[in-house]
Amino acid sequence: MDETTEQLNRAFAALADPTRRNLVARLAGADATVGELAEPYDMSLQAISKHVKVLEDAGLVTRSKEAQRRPVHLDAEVFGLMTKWIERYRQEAEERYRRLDALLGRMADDEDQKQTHTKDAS
Amino acid sequence: MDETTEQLNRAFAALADPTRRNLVARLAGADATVGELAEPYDMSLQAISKHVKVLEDAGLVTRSKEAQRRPVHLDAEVFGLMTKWIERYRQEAEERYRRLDALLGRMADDEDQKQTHTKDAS
DNA sequence: GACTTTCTCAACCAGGCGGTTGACAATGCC
DNA sequence: GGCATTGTCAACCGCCTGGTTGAGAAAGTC
Repeated sequence: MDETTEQLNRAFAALADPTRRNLVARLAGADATVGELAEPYDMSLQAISKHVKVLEDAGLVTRSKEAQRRPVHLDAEVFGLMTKWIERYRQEAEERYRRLDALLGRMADDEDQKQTHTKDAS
Repeated sequence: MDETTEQLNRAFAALADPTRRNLVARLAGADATVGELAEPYDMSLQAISKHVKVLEDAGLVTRSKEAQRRPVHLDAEVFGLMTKWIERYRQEAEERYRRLDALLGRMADDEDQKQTHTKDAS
């Protein structure tokens, strides 16, 4: 499997968990340590440490390696990959939808015209 | 848990699987039946049927209910939800990055100025 | 009504995931 | 060195997931 594919696998999987999305949301405001991140949750520090590792493996987050107190920092790059993927297909879908809409519009016009003709003939 | 949260859970989880992302990519081009979708994969029809169900539960896909031959159709709406979520935090992260960059820039300028003064004094 | 085609449902299995607890590694401070 | 703080590693557990096979439901065709 190609590298981008695996990166998307990990990134989407990482954001599928609400706790991890919440971590991302908080990290968007400011860097934080695992301890600070863990504080508000009713969950062990180890659990949060694991969540952070998942985000890190997905490339969504980086950490300064000043071990003991290793602040976590949000990294925008992979997010870009994800939106690029999503937007591509969303736009195709919407384009197709617009074309279908236009087609239905034309069919309705034809229908109107038929009725007009009928009316004219009557 | 609120409804949007669960929707994002399901949507991100759905797209975490490469087979499902591939289905989405193909459906962006044209609607298709489960049989047509299953054809290219080395996998049972039932497996694909399950994958489609996951996409459907995530709201990424809808199906005309003319049971037996029930074409699958890509739905753009939830994709919008996802990009909105991602882009919000990506932009915050980039904004923070720019500010940090500017700060580092100013610090470097100060450093230059100090050197200039030293030079002037010498 | 019988048969074909298309798809889903149910049961099962291996493996991964999200959480726990307990031990311990690594740095900072006295 | 000794100790506190901060974080990770390892083993374990229950559950969900992605796949399989086999059976059956639902509509179209003869």
